[in-house]
Amino acid sequence: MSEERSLNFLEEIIEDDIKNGRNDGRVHTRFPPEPNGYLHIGHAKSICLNFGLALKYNGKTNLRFDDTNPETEETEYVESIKEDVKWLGFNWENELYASNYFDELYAFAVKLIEKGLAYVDDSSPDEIAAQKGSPTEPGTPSPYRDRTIEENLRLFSEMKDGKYLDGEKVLRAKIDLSSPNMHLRDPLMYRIRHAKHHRTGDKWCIYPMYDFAHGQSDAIEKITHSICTLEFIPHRPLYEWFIDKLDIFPSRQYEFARLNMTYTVMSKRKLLQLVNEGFVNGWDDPRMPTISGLRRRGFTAASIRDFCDRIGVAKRENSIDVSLLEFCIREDLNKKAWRRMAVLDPIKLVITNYPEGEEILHGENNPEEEGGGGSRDIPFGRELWIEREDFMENAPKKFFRLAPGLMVRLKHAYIIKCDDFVKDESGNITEVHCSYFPESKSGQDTSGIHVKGTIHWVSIPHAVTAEVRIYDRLFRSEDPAANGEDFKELINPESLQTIPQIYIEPDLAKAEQGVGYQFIRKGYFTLDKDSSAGKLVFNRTVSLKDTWAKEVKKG
RNA sequence: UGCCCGAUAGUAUAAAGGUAGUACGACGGUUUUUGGUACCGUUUGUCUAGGUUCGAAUCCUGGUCGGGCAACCA
Repeated sequence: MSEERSLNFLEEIIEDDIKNGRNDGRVHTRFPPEPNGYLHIGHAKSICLNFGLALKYNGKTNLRFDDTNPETEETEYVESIKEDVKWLGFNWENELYASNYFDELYAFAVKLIEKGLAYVDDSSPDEIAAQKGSPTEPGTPSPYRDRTIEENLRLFSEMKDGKYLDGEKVLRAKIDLSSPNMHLRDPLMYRIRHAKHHRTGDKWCIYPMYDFAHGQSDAIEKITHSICTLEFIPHRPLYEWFIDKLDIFPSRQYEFARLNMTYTVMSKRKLLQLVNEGFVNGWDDPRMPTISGLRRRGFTAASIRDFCDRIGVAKRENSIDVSLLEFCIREDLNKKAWRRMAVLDPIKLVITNYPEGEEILHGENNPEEEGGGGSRDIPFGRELWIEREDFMENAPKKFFRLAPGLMVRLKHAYIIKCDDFVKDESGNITEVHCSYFPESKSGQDTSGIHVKGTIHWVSIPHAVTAEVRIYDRLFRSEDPAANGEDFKELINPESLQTIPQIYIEPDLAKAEQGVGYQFIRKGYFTLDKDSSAGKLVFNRTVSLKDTWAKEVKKG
C-alpha cells in the first residue's frame, strides 16, 4: 500500500476525467467477448484491466456478449466465458448481450435513414469492395447511393421482413467515400443472414455489423470508458460518428496493446484450429493458453491476476516472455501448495541395516506457510523407491546425491550412506544398497553428520500409483504466428509426455481437483479431471526452478 | 506510393524539461533437511539526424524501423 505505483495511461485518463467531473465522476467499463470461442490469457489481460479499473475507481463493469454474428456464436461459449470470468474472481454488474438491443439498433438505423445518412445498397460484396477504392485512391459511389429516404425506408423494412436473400442487400452509412480512413468510406451497418441466433432464434434475418452495434451498446449502457485493442483505432472515428449522428450517450473508446506471449499463439481462430484438427485435446487441454486450459493445468486465478498486473498496459506492441507467467505461478504455489513426495522414475533402494517393519514419520505440509500448515504421516521402511537420477555409479564432484560412498539425507527421515548397488545383465542399475544412521532421524538428529543433499522417496509397500502428464511448450518457435498459416508445423512434438505409473506417498490418494501440490524437488502438480476412483492422474503445472539441471546442461 | 498508431536493457514497464528506475530473465554469491524458497550482488537501455533549452527519453522537424487499415468477422 505504501509503495507508490505509477499510473498506466488509462488510469491517467480516468483520474483526469474524475478530476474534471466528466460523467459525474462515474466509471463504468465493460468486457465484451464474442461467444465464438473460449477465453485465453489475452482476454484475462482485458478482464483484469476492465474489472480492475472499475474496482480501483469505485465503478462498475458489465459483461456484454458481442453476439451480432449468429453463424459463429454458440451458447456453449457463453457458458464457458461466464465460468472463466467468475473463476478469475470478478463479478459483473449486468449480464448483457448486444442482441438485447436489436430492436433499438434497428430504430437507430431507421433514424439515420431518415436523416439521409444511410442507404440500402444492392451491390454485391465484390462491387462494394471495388467501390471502396484503395488506401491511395478514393472510392466511387454506389449506383444506389442516392435512393430516396422513402425508398430506403421501405427497402430496409423489407430486408427485416425477410423479403431478400442473404447478401442481396445491405444497409450502408453515407459518410465519405474519399476519406483517408477506409472505415469511413460508407461502411456496412446491416447485412442479411437467414440464420438462427443463439438468443433471438429466428426473430431476425438482418444483423448489425460490429461497428453499428458496439458503440451504440456502449451508449445504451452508458459505458464511460470503452476499452479495446489497438486494431480498433481506425474504427474510433466511426464509433464517434454514429454516436454523434444518433445523439446518444457519448461513450469514449480507448485502445491498448493486446497481449502476445512467447511460444504461444493467441488468436481464437488459430486456437480453434488446434482444437478442431486434433493437435490438442479440446479447448481446456492443459497446453492451451486458454483460461480453462491453464486452470486444468493447475494455474491459480491469483497467479493469472498477478501476471496481468505485472505485464502492464501500454500502446506499444509487446511479446511477454512465458517465463514471467511461470514465475507468477511458482510464486503463488510456493506459498499455497502442500508438499508431498512422489517418485516419477523409480529405482529400488534397500536400507540394509534397517529392521523389518515400518515406522511413521512426519512431514510438514508447507514450510512457507505461516504457522507451519500442519503435517502429515509418512510411512517409512527398509525398502524405498527413489528417483533414478538421484544415483550415479560414477558421480562428478558437485553431485550431492547418491553414489558409492556418498551420503544424503532422506527427506523427513534419516541420513544414509551408499554402500553398494546391483546391476542386471544388461548393465542397468536395479538396486541401490545403503546403510542408515539411526541417530540422524529428522528433527532429532544427534549424529553430527552434515550432508549436502536431501532426496525424496516413497516406501515401496505403502506406495500408491498414479499417472502423470508432463507438459512442455506447445510450440518450438518463440513466435509461431510469424509462420502464418503454417504455424502448426512448429508444434512441439514433445509437448505432452505421459508417465503411466509413478509412485506417490499414501497421503496423496486423498488429492482433490483444484488443489496445487508440490512434489518435492519435482515441481507443482494438480489432479486432472480424467482421474477416477481407481486411477489418479496428475498434471504437472510447472517444474521447480532447477539450477542443477542448468549446471548439467552447461557440462 | 494514402491515413493511423508506436519506438527506453534480452522481455516488459516507469521517469509529466532536472540523478534513466523497477520486475522477469541471465550471471555470481549467502542461507537452506527441497540443487526449491528467502536474501544479496553483477550485467545490459533512451531508433537516428538536426533544432529549441542552462538542461531533452520527454518539446519541435526530417528520416529509419515495427504494427494496423481496403471482411456482408469482431
